[in-house]
Amino acid sequence: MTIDHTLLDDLEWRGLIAHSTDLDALREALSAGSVRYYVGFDPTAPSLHMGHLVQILTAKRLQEAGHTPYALVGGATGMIGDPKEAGERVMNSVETVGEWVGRVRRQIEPFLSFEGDNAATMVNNLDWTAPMSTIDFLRDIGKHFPVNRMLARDVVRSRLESGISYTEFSYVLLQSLDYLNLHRQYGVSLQFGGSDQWGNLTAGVELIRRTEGAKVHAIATPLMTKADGTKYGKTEGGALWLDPEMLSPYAFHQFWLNVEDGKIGELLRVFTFLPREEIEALEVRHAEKPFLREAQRTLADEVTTLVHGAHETEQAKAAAAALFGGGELSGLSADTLAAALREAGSIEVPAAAELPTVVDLLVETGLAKSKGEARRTVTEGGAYLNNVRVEDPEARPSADDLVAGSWLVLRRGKKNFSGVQVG
RNA sequence: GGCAGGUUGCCCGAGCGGCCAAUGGGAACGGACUGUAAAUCCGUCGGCUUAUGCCUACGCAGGUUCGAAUCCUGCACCUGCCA
Repeated sequence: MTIDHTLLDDLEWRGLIAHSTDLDALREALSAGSVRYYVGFDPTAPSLHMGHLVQILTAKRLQEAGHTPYALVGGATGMIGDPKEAGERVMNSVETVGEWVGRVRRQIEPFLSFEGDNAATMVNNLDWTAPMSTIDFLRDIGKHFPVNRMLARDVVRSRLESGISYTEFSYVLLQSLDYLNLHRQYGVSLQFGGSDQWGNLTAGVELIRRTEGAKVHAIATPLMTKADGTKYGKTEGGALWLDPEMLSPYAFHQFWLNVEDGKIGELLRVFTFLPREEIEALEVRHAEKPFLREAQRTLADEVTTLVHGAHETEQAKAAAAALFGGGELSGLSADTLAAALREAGSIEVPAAAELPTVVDLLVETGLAKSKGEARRTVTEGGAYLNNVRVEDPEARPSADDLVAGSWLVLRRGKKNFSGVQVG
C-alpha cells in the first residue's frame, strides 16, 4: 500500500478538520508511513446515523490513503454514557448494549478493508475495560485527571446545575484509557471523532503524554448542521439511520435529495468521494441552475450508493421518478408502479370490497399517526388518492380507483407516498 | 440535617379553585409560492365511532370541594442558601 501524501490537504479542503492537535507534526507522521488510527462508536441505538457516517467515511478516506484503521465499538463506554448537554442518559441493559455492539460492528465493517498491509481491525473496549480492577483504574488512570480541569469542560460545566452523575462524569477517563490501551497494544497514534468529542480526544492525548511520554495526534470533524445552525431534521423513522430496516433506502435517498441549496457543497465534500475538480464544477453548475437540482441528485446517488449499494440506489431513483414523475400515474406500467410503491412503503388489503375509508388508509399506511390527524389532513387538503386531492374524509375507494391493476396510490402532503395493494 | 424554590403537552415556558385539553415561542404537520430547495404568508398541532359527547393528561399517591394543573398531606427527584 502506498501512502497518499495529499490526504491531509484533501481533508482540509473538504472541511473535515474542525480541530486538531499539532497539524504539522501530524502531516509529518502521515507522510512517514502508514499511521495506525482509531475512531470509536458507542452503541447508543440499534443503528448508526448521519453523524456517525462522517466518521465512517473519514476512516475510509484514511485507509484508502494507506493508513491503518482500528474501528472501536464501545461495549464499555456504551454502558456508561458520554455526558450530553440535554441531561443524564438512561442506562441501557447489558443485554441491549451487547446486541447493539454487534449491530454497530456489522454496520461499520463494509466500509473498511480487512485485507492487505493496512487491514482494518475491529476492537471492543469492553475487552480491556471489564477486566480492570477499580483500584488499578483509580491509581493508573484516575491519578492523571485533575478534577478541576474536568470540571472546566463545557459539557460538564453546562451540566453542573442540572446535575451530572459520577458515572457520566467519569466517561472521559474510559475513552482516554481506550486511546492509551490502543497506543500501547497496537501503536495507534491518531484518534479522530466528532467535534463534540474534542474534549475526550485531547484528554486521551494528554493521558498518553503523561504516562508514556509520547506525542500522539487527534483531529475532530465538524458537526453537521443546517444553514440556520439547527440540527438536521428528523425523518419519519427518527434520525437518519443507516440501517435499511429502520429507514428505507428510498427514504434515505429522499433525504439527501431534499437537502437545502446552501449546504450542498459542504455535504458533497463530506459525504462523497468525488474528487475536488468534480465537486467544484458541480457547484458552479448548481449556482447557475439550482432548479435542475443536479447537485442534490448527485449527492443523493453517491451517498445512497456508499451506504446501501448501487442496486438500492437505482431502486430508490426509479421509485422517485415514478412517483414524482408528473402526476400521470396511469401512464406508468404496473411493474414500475408496484416497484415504486414497494420502495416507498405499502400495505395489503385482501379485496376491493374490504377497502376502508381514506382516513383509515392514511392511518394504516402510517402516513398519519391517528385518525384525528388523518381527518385533519383531509380537511386541510393534504390527502391525495392517485394524485387527486381527497375532499371528503368519509370517502371510500372502490375497485374503480385501482391503478396498474391492483394498486391505490396514497399521498400525504407533497412528498409522502404509500401504496395499498388490493388482492 | 434545616430553610426556600421547583417538577406542566415533543422541547422551552405561562397558568395559581370553575370561562383549562391548558396563553406564548420553537419543533413538527398541511396549504399557497417554488425547484421534491430556502425564505415568506396562512392554517393545524392529546386520543376516540367528530360529538353543545366521552376518555387520558399538568412529578407520584391520597385528601378538601358541587368542582383542582391550581388548596392540603405524604412520597420521589431537581436547584439554591444555611449547617
